[in-house]
Amino acid sequence: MAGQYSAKTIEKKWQDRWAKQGDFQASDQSGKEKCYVLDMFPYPSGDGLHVGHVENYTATDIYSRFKRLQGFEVLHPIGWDAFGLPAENFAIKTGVHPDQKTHENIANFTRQIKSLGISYDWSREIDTSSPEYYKWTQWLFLFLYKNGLAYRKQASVNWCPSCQTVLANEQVVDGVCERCKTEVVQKDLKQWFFKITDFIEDQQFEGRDVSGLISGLKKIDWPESTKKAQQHWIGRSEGAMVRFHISQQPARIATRNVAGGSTINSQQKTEDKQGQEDIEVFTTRVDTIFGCTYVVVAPEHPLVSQQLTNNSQQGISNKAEVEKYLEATKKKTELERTELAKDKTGVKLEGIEAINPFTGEAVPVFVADYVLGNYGTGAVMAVPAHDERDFAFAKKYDLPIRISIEPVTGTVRENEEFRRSIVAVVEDAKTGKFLSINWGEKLGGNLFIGGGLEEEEDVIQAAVREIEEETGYKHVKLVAVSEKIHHHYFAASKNVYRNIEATGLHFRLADKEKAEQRLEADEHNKFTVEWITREDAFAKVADPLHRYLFDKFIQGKIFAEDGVLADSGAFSGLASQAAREKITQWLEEKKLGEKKVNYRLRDWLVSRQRYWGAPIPIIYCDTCGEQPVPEQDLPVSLPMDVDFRPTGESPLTRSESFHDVLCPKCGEKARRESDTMDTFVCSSWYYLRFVDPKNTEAFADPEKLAKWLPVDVYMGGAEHTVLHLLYARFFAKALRKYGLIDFDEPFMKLRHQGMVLAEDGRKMSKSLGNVVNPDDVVGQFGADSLRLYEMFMGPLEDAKAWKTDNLVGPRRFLEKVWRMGEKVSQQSAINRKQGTENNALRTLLHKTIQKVTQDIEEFRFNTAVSSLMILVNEMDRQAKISQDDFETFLLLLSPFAPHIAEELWERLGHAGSITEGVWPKFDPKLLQDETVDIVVQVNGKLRAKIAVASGAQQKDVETLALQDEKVALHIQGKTIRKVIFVPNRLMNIVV
RNA sequence: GCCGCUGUGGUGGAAUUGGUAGACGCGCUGGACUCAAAAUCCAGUACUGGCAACAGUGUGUCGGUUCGAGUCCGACCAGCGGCACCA
Repeated sequence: MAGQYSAKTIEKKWQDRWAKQGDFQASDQSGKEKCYVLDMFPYPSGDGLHVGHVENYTATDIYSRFKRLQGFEVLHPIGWDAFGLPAENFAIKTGVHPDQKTHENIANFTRQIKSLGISYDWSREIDTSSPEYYKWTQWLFLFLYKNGLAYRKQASVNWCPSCQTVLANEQVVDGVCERCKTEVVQKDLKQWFFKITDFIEDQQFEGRDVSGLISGLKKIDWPESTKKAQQHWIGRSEGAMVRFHISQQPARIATRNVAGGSTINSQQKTEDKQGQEDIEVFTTRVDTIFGCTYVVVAPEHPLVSQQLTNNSQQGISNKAEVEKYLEATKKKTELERTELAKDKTGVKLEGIEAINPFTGEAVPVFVADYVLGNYGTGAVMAVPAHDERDFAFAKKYDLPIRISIEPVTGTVRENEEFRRSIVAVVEDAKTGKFLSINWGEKLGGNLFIGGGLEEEEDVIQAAVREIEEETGYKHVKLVAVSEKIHHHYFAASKNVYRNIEATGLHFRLADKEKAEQRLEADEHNKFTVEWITREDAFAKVADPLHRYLFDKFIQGKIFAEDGVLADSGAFSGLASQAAREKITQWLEEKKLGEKKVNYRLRDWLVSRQRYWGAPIPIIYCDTCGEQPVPEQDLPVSLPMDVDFRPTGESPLTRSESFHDVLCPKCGEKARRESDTMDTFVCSSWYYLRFVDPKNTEAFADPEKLAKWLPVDVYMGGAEHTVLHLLYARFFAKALRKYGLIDFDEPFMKLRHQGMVLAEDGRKMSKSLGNVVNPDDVVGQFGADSLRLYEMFMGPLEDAKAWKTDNLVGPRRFLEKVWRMGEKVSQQSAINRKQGTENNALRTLLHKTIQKVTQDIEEFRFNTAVSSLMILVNEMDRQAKISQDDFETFLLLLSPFAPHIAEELWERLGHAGSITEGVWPKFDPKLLQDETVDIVVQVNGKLRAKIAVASGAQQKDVETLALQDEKVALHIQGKTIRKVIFVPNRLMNIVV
């Protein structure tokens, strides 16, 4: 045989032959063990296949081909996520119907994928935009509806003014539409939702266990980052719900003498309650409740509208102002609400107050849009000292800041008297300008001021001088000494410590008397000292001082971690964790609140006011109300002759034949739901359809579902970390709950391929003109080279920059393989059928089998390719190449470069396809080299390498090592203290 | 801010999980073949000093553990990705 390696010719030849033999059809009847290998099916965009797709599809194709050779019945299907906005937008621009455009794109994708030699089972191809498919999407909608998992409600939703449709929360990125980057606004609409929140926690139903969206993550092999992202998206928070009574009394003086849980009785609270509603707040930090100085409700909170419509004498007195604020809030786009996060705005509800159930204190109530209406209760207790957002708001509106948690520091430990500290603030007596803060501890009746107990007397003098010199102030005044203040001070310890260290203003006094004496005696002293008791300090200077300290040092950063409670009545001294439990317990006893779990995850909004999607199978009748379309009437077909320009309502509204129907219940005139479903609904269950794509009686036959599912290996881009994967899991759990499938996690092993970037390291994009078209690469180098190159680029999950120049490596490798193939087939028949007699080569061959097998199993294709190259380089050095060995190599190569492997396999005389071959096995006995190089180190430094028989004993190696010149040189004149020996690897002589 | 990840030659990246740092590929240098070129093959290619043998240095920085650290621990620096007013 002769001829050069022509990728073009042989790739066409084998692709045709694979198609002729019926592709890689998975048999439902096979007795072999099954393996379901799935790619995230593509949206058939007009841009065609991306080299990133190629990486994804090649990886799973290698795995599929590998598993088939290992004797598995492999299901490796492909389909099209064909509904969606781009086709519709294209249609609006060009007038080409989405259906037509989509099918053109599918044809192009199919051609491109086939040109890569991906071993899909094309007989199972599905298209979510076909009525045969979306009939079952609609059926599943009805399934959810009938089980109370799909419902319709009026809701403030994300609206994209450009796409003219609603977006799911997940589709709003940084306040703009994920697709067109238009700022998203809020709009009130009646919309369909799926109750995904019903499946967050584990449940049992009719004897079936259904793992929740949280705990289910534990039993699947997914990237840790993806699991974390899902957990974060679900956002489970344990906390407490607390009821604050509303008082309609005019503002009162705060009463702090009731602080402490046990001192409040329900009697007293009844008196506080002035016959009005409660505000329920949710908090994860109920331990900070003694620091609550106001309450905030979201603009959407019912209390607000109730207060505005309330015509009685009581209630809020600044309705106009509040209404104005609500108006302004509504006009804000999502982006503005996000971007202006730091500048918090709000309005006080004048005339009402909330009663802190623990302090009995009446605190003001604000309405502010930094509180979300759709999370928790839509109301929060604000603790500015321990929450950054509350702090920012409090600073802006000049609200009191009260510390109720102290950090556990070196000097303040749990179980220790910690409220002994004092703080002193030093100002210039004349100007009142701040000079320094000093802190210390009061121990055994002695009063210390200073940075610690170690400072010597001269430190204070130095400090005083320093103040003088650095500031030029002549008169300095110690403004305040207060245990109370110290708490605030400690609350910001990290920052303040640094500050103190930086200024070096440390000094120390033994006690009050001594302190005064010393200050008097010190000629440098310019201080006047005012000693204040704790109570006085608090009463006189606490609040202004707190703010002063915060402004000076903390600059918006506050202590928001767990610590030890302070000034929290009976709970003082408890650690945060214990305090949360005790306080919650107290609330439950007094019926003022309870333990509560909240989630970030909201129900899934599936209505879309667009044309190119699956119609929602619901009919609205004036007499019978909302009616599901009877199953036998499915599918509700998408009409093809519709004006699909967006107007804000679904284009389907304008199709009378579609829109005007008879009520399935009473037969009177009724209207069809004109919204379509989010395309994510279609893609949430497609993996189920592949097991039985042509079924007209059910979404899939239960037996086939049982045979093939769950998916063993699933692969796709990391951009689907939350949306698609979460929705698909929800569908599986819902179907599992009602017994339609027998698993609750659909994808057992998930891997993401990294992004393939352009040569310039940026994202490939049309506008940058740096897109690499796989067609061009296949034309220039061939599909096998492209496949090999993409696998060889680096770890699958890493982002990698494309480099066309580097394709010559894999291409040269294949040419070398080709030449070896010629060499093997030209050898005399005698040489053909026997393994190599070269022991070293045989060991390498078996090592390669092992390495490639393991690497494919672990998706480490880059190192698998490299080990194939090493084997070829070594075989190429041989005068004669055993045909057996070469065939073994071809089998190893065939998943990576199937066309050339097939061609050479055939040329070596095989009648059948290499895909019918058997994956080689390695012999563990042959993995060990006969001789090994042992590294000899002296004190950990490499000094020699000696070749010894594999398995050599320490004694023998040591003898050889000591004979080595270089080793001898380095141990000369020294005594050997220790010898470390790692068999077959290393010897370290320590001298 | 929170979560996750990464940092190794000119370059993409290897390194059996604590045991020869730089496999394999690209590029580069020199050579063979050729009238010449392409292709192919051979040799070399971390840095510094040296003609060399060789010595020293070296995996973002600083420190630690160890006979031995790219790998483990601590602190920091730089970059990437995701989430972000979720109380």
